[in-house]
Amino acid sequence: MLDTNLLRTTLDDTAKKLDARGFSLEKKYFVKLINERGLIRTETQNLEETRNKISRKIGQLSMAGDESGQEEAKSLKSKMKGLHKELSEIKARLDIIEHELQVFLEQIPNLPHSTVPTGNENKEVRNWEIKKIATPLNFAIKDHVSIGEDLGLLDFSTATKISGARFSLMVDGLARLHRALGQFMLDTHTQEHGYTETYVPYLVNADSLYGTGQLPKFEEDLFKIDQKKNDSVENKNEKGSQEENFYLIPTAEVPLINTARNEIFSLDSLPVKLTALTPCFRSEAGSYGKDTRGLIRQHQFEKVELVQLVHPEKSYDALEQLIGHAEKILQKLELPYRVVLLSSKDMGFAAAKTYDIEVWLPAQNTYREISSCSNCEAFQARRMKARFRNESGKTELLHTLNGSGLAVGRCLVAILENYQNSDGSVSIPKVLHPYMGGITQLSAKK
RNA sequence: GGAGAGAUGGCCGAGUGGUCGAAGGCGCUCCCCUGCUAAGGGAGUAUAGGCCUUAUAAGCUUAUCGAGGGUUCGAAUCCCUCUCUCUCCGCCA
Repeated sequence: MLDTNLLRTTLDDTAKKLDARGFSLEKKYFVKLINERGLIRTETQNLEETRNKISRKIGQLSMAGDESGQEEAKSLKSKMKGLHKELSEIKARLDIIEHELQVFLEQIPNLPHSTVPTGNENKEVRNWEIKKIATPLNFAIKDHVSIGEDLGLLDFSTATKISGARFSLMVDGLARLHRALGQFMLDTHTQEHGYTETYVPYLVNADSLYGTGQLPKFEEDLFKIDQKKNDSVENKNEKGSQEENFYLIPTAEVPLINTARNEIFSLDSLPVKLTALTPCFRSEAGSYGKDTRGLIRQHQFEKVELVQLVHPEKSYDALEQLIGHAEKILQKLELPYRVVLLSSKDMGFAAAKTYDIEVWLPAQNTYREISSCSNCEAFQARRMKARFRNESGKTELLHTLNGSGLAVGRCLVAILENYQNSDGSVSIPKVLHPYMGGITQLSAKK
């Protein structure tokens, strides 16, 4: 959510920035709402003030207990009737307008940072291709699906039987490699990059998703669990049956960032750096036909998430560090990648600036996204009232950052394809050997 | 799932219809006193808004005592619904 003060004072400029994101701001509507709210709010508060004063007077009079006082109290009470009517009417109007303003504000995306390229041309900022250049694959390259299936370690048809499309089943060495990857990433981030390992809920409430910006705009991307309470009673008590909704997390960013919701951090507790390895669930509505083959786009996948809650002045330094932490994983795995600065049209809703890391997939002869690291500035913090006490003791909104470090499933794809051998086997990257219990190569399952 | 008890400021805890945003204590901050292994005294110490102001401070003011609704001239206090926490029983990884 954007700062209403900023919107008000720099409306044209803000609208222009939003334009770069492909979002057109209804300026007139906003001005109308904000002015109307101001007037009605002042009026409401004046009425409330009058009400409170009269009430206090009545209290004093009835405490005093003398007769003329009682008379006066009576007349004051009758006077209150009209005031009440007026107040309830104006409060109803205020509720409506505040709701309209809220709805208006919560669908506006974040403003792009000044360094973000305008338009839809992403910009490569660096690449790391040592292995790609040093050891080219001089044989018929297979994609990860063929590699996995030929080895008997990857089984989509059984996964389809169990669940449906966009699910996968891995067995034996591949399942272990998958587990090893997650452990390796977590260990690296906790031991070398200073993140605190966190175990989080995979089901979250609507407030949390609102805080990070998935709701209300992107509900169709989420898996929702409707839980009817008192279902068995079957409307015996109508008031008692109430819905409680959970959503499956689309990323650990949601629970991790929401640890800060409605909190005020002390200055010396910053930065907060959290990491978690979790499954992520995405409905992938509207992505029919895209990436239908393989592990690239699944309803369920594992991801190690990195989150930082930082002082606003340090958030862009933190972003550079964060992307470095994610890159480190690929470097250790010796997987070729490049870093791309997303353009204004390509960024996510809550982000002010985003770097994607794209890993080299030889079978597709292209780079594919494996990590996305964003600085959301105060956009999420404002939605969820995540604050800290600044140098002068005042509360101020935090800046929030998140990034994948990395998507485990896609990383597995990259290893299968980049580490494949001409005989169909797959070598295990050296850093993972300690996690593989002596296995250094994936071969056909007996 | 059954039975009961609760939810108040950073923490503990008082407050059952009026001047209560809220006693007292702890903690914390600042000041003073004292000057050795400590203690004492004073002041301050929720959040988000609005008005005023060039702006800050001050001042005035609105909302918030788990959440929402209701009763009332007036609600932390009474009523209803929900959420959460705790205790006991049952069940369970």
